[in-house]
Amino acid sequence: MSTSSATGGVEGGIEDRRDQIITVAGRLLEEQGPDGVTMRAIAAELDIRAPSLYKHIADKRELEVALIADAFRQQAEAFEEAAQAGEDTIEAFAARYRVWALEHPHLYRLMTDRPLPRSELPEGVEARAARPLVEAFAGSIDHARAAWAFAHGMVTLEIAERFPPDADIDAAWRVGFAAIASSTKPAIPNR
Amino acid sequence: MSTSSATGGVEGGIEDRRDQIITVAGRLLEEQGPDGVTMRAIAAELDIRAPSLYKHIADKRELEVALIADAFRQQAEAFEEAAQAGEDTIEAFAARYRVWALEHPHLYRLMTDRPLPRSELPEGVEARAARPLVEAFAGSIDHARAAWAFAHGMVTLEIAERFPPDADIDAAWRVGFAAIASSTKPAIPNR
DNA sequence: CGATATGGCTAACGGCGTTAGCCATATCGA
DNA sequence: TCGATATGGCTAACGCCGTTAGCCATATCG
Repeated sequence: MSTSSATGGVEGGIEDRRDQIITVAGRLLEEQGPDGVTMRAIAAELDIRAPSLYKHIADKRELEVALIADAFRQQAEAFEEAAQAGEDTIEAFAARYRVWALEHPHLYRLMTDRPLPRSELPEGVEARAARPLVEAFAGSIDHARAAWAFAHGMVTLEIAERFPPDADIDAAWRVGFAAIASSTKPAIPNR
Repeated sequence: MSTSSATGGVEGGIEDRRDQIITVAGRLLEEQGPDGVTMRAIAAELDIRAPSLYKHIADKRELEVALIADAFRQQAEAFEEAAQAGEDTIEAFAARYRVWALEHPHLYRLMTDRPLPRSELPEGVEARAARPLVEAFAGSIDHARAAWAFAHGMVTLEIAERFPPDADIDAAWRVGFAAIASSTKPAIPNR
């Protein structure tokens, strides 16, 4: 059952349709936001009727889980790409995090809004996306979590347009990340 | 048909209908989450039918705006209460922020999830709730925003149960806030 | 006393996710 | 080759949702 990952191709036809459905759902999410992702809209895009979707997926939630798994993969790739490009500093990580989230705001919210359906996610997917951050703060998991929370807070507030229009968001990023990053270097006693 | 039974089920003085509706909506939100706040449920609570609600409010959005305004007031009161109790440190502010958010998770999300309907909010309501933080970081608005983002990130991740079950959330709060708070204290004359 | 405003009501619309049940086609075992 | 079965479509419909239209009893007021 555990919904093998998309490219598995182990069994036949169903997997194809299922992948199409997930792909379309993802596209609708990015283009129109969560309200655009309706079973009827997905079906229309595939030239079938909504009830037929249920021959391939159990319910809408399963669709969301698949999108979340995909989002983790995308995010991880973005980070790994950065690492390969030699950008392995905490600041580079922060920049990638922000850029990815702002490029996929609906997907980002989908994957952070609610409790993670960990048992239904392909294993390792969460850890893989988190690894760069954890490594960057190798010394302290608490600092890693603080940094994550800061980045997440900045990103969600920016996505939700909660900063005043004249706010210098770049400056807040710089100041916040510098504070958290520098406080974890034990070599530097203090400032 | 209709009834002279004036005692519906809600009490609390001589509110007009509009206030009753908002009160009930707020209670449903806190007790059952956003999915529990339906026009039919609100109406049922007041022993009327859903369409009658529209004699008092324009639409559901207006209801949400009212709840958001209320949430800001509550939050501001919580902070001011802390100040009067002599807790005016940044750390005390952080603690109050966290406690209030965790006590009203649905309300917190309602007020931070989406763009603020600033033009429809009573004036000053946002500034009042933000004042303690701004004052605590009097020197730097950027630090204030960074601190807010950190607190917001911590709180939303905690509400969404996104930290692993064994995570030491208190510790993350401590290191994060200490880092941001301390980076602004040692008079860094700048910006 | 009559006009008007207020605040209920029922019926209904179009949307949602989802289920039930039907049917054509493809596949496969005997 | 034939029949059973699985697959993946379909329509109809259910019970929700927010919302509108239109009716009507009561209260208020000139």
